[in-house]
Amino acid sequence: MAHHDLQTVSHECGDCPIRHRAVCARCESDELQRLEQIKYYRSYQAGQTLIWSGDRMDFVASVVTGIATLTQTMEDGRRQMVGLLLPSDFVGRPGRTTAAYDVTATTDLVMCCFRKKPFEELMTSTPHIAQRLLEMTLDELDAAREWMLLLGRKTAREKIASLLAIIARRDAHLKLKSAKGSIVFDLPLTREEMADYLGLTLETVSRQVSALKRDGVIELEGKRHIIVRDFDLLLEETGDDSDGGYLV
Amino acid sequence: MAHHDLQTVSHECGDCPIRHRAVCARCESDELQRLEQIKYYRSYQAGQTLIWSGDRMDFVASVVTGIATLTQTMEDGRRQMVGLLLPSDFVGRPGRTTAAYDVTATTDLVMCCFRKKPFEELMTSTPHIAQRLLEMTLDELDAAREWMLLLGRKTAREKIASLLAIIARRDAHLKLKSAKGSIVFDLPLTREEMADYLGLTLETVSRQVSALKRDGVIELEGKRHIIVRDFDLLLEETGDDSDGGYLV
DNA sequence: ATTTGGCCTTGATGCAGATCAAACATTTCT
DNA sequence: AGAAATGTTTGATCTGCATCAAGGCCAAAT
Repeated sequence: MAHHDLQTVSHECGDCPIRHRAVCARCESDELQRLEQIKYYRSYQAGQTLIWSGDRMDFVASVVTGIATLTQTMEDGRRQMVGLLLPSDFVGRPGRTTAAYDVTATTDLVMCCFRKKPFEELMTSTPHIAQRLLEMTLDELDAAREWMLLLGRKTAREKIASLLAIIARRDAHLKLKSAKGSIVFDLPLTREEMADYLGLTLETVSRQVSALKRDGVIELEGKRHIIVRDFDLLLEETGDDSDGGYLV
Repeated sequence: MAHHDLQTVSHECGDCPIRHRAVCARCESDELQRLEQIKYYRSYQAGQTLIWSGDRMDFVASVVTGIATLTQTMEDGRRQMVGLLLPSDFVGRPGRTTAAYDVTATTDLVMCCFRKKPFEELMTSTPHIAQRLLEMTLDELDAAREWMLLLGRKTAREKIASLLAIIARRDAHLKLKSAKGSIVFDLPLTREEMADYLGLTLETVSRQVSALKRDGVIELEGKRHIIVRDFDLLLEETGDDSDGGYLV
């Protein structure tokens, strides 16, 4: 199943789809040139695990296209997903040699990689990279803390609604639509992956998705295609503050 | 109950107890001088909430002494603690105007504050501050993700054991002892605060603490004073990998 | 010295979600 | 076309933790 052939692709930073959101977002053209010299692309197939927790990590990378996950696994097999990586998200930690989590491709995936050593050197000399990385890390920390509330205090139904709302919002963002009224999107995760993200079992996920469908909050077409007629209705099910409080 | 009198203290950075761990850790003496010019101290009483979620935040700060917590609250009152702030930890987010969480002092607390505007300016001009902040934020992100595993997948007993192990370890670190063999420490949190941190009810916390005591994993003296005769025994109860895998 | 209030423990009961089990749907392989 | 693999749904039952309720401990207030 796990083919180990990695395609290598080549691109210009200029027409890179994540140019304005990734670690390189703030770079001036000279900084970008130096990054361009050390970057290389890698492709992975859906289902492939790119990095195992504990592995030596000699590169850092940005997700260009596709979706990856960060998961932690306990000795007895209990699993918790601790991050969902979308295009422009950053993988790896400058200053650390060992991976702390498994990184798995849930869809076909293209990554823009940098060998760690040169990247770290670049980071100390070009402040715009470090600046952007700090910003992105702070955002991730906020997201992780929001997820802590979900894991610790939300009901199964609220958890599902929250996940759907997040995916819907990101999808709308990618399509440059606003997350209002009627939204249609595909779930990039299996029921089991959803369960691992939400701290539930796959059976409970399945039941709660069915319940939301039965109650008219969502519609299903096949297993993965979701139709949300009224986004506000979905938001009411998340348990979050209704006053649309969006920070940023 | 909530007295609103804030004492203002004055110190030299040179003999500051968190000099080598806080955001200023990497600063050269000239950078430190500039920080010293804009800093001011504030004291808070145990139980006081320093910042309410949604408040305008016009300063950032380091915890100098004492312990504070970050908590999120849902409309119906469900609460989840999303961070425990110990001496040297940083509060606030450069580049954001509004607080995302309630910040509460659980013990008497002294903070070293910087008005946000000057601090942000200092950050762009002195790379060592931004560097250190990135490092600290990455550490916090790791901690948050470890907590996600705890919240999503651990049993009540494992949660309690994990919390005790973390507090024991930090306490040993502060006292410059190694976290091995026999350890003695005081819980800085009430049962309710522990519950808010662990995603449990206070009754379950109480029961599981009693159970660990009954099973000889810990001993209690009063409600808050904990004696761990065999730290490894406690670690076995946390559900974590036994191979003492410590990153960093 | 008694009362008050904060904090903690313990018991009885209930329920949300886990676990166990079976069958169905869809895609891929032969 | 049939078989096998993968992902999903649904049902029956179990259980860990929540909830509800009562009482204990101790320091501070009266």
